[in-house]
Amino acid sequence: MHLIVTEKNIAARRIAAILAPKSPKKERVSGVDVYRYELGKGKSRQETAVVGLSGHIVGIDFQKEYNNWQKVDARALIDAEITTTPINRKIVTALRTLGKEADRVTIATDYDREGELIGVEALNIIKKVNPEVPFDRVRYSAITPKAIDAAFTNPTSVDFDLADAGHSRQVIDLVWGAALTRYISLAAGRLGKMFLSVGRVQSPTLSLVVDREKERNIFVPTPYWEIHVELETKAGETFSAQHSTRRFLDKEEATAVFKKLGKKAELKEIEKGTKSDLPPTPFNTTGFISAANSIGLSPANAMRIAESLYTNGYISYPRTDNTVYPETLDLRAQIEIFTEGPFKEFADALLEKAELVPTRGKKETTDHPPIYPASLAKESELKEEEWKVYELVVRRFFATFAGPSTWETMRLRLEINAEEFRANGARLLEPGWRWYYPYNVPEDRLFPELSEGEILKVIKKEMLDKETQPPGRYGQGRLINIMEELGLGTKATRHEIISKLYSRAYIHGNPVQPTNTSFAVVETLEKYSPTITKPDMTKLLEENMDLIAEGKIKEDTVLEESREMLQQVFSELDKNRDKIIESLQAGLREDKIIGNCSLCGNELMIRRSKRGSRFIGCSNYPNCTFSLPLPKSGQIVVTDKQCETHGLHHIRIINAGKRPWDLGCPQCNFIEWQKTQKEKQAQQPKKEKPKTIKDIEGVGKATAGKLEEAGITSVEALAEADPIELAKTIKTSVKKVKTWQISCNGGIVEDL
DNA sequence: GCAAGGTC
Repeated sequence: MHLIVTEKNIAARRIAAILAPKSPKKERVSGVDVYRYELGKGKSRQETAVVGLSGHIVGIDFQKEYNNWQKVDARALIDAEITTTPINRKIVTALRTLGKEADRVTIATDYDREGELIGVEALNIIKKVNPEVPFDRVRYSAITPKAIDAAFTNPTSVDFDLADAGHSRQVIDLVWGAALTRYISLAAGRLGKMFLSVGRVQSPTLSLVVDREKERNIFVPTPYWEIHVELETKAGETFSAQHSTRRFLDKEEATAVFKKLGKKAELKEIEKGTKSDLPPTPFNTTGFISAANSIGLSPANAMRIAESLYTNGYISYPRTDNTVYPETLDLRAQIEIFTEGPFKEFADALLEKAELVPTRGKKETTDHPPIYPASLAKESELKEEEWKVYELVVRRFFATFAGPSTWETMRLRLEINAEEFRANGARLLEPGWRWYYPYNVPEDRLFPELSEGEILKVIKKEMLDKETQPPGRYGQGRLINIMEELGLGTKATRHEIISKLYSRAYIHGNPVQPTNTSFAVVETLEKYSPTITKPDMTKLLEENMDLIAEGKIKEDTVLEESREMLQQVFSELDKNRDKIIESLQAGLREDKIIGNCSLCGNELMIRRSKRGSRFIGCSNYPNCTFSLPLPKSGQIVVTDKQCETHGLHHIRIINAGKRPWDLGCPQCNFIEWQKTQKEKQAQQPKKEKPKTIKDIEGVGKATAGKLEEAGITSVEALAEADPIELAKTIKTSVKKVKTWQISCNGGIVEDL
């Protein structure tokens, strides 16, 4: 049997359909889809089975003994043995079963570095059960009959050097990431769910966000002034113009000019011109994400939707770097799909063209074609956001074949008492591609009918006080674009890296804002392990991977060098351990400050009770016992937004895989909660106030005895006792005492 | 419980 292995199930299904003389039979081998067909007859009969993987089916990790963060020193991970283990048991089992049967294997994974490694991983599993089996490799850039037939008639050989290059990346990422994550987390005392992660891609990305925030913090705004006038023609039409000194840095100068302005403006010059903007290039993942982001979808959401459109056959594969349609793609046929349905008029218009010449982007790769619509969808069969994304992909695809959009521009030069004013206008002449792709269209700025030398009436003049703004925070789409420019991450991982920074509570909000913890982590790493915070680490890695792929250097040599570098980093870290602990913990402390206590004015902080539950407490404790509750689970992020009533910072709760919960001001939130509790109680029949201590729910004989020893003999005395002191004296929890006190009060929760 | 890269 001839076994063909692809990177994913969908590729297996489509390749089998192309190669099989009649439709292939779908079978299941240990729960995995396998497509079988036969070529030829009699003696020359050749059975074929095509199976799809699910990306990497094995992964690398340290051995179990290294799992204990407290017992195993971070540095020990650098030279620890690394093992390869299955991460997808079902597929590994299926490969073993099929591998035994095979008399020939063809690796048909994606045509890129990771694809080569994934293919070798599969090959290694097959060779364990069938060591002598011959194998080859096919490379294709699109799954079309033409491309697949061509690839399979000219198979090549597996590139083990390229796979080694990919493997070196895995090892370096694991060793650096795991060792530094463990070191920083231990130094900060953040273990368990709260660990502080470090990585080749995430740390430089986080550092971009932190650097931008630092620029904003040191930014000193400079005041400036603008002068605008509103003008009126004889016919009574109005438009506005601005002084040709756009920004006056000197207020006196601006005021002098402003005072000079009279009631008449002379139109000195009208300059007409045309400009055109070129149609956009085909969508790759980054281009798609940023377009989706500009219509209000987060990168993670846009990718999730694209993924589902792809699995349902509406759009092509959404993870691609390519911005050039491959020759094998029949573009005309793809447009003809839309000659019915809601995009009919657009498709018809394109098909009228004698020649379809698409735009080309800068990146041309072999892995997959750019994203294009694969089939016709009905609006009714998609969810609202899915339709939004689908329509975006369809319109973008159309736009890449359309002509430029042209504008008529008009620039006016005016004079008011010898002061020069200017006004710019533009009118869309020919919509071109913008008709197909009507997103983010600049508006027409039109002037009334005007002629040179015309005198206009100044009906309003104003001088505006303004100040220069700090550089803006990055939006998620912008961040993904910068990551691509810097070579950080891949098309499939960039949005995941950003999601990771959110779920680790390193960043919050949109545009993206770092927490104080991030400042502390980035500063520590920049000082003692600068390599990991810079895109250069990825660049160096890419260079080394190229050398490995070209056979100029061995993988082991690269790994050895990398480990040596990390040893040096750890020497620095160990030398400065005390300083690192101090600065990390100072940063972490700042993220715990909520504001000032309304009772005593000291700092309110996020604290932990002895039993581990979190609450907001006063730093003046035990002198001040003010406290507010916090949710049991989720990461707590203190945002920079403050409550107008209480002055406390708003709080956001982050749970992995869930939407963040904006709790708002913790004091307002608690007051609200009390209100609803009271309403609930009001609806319930009121409980009678207990008469003696023993009547209180949860107080037995033994407790009553202890309370008596502590001098509490009546219900009233218990209600008024200090819960913290009392809890200490009778050795119970504060929470218990407080519930008794609520019972003393007939079940009513006291106000703050 | 640690990374980043595949895929779903």
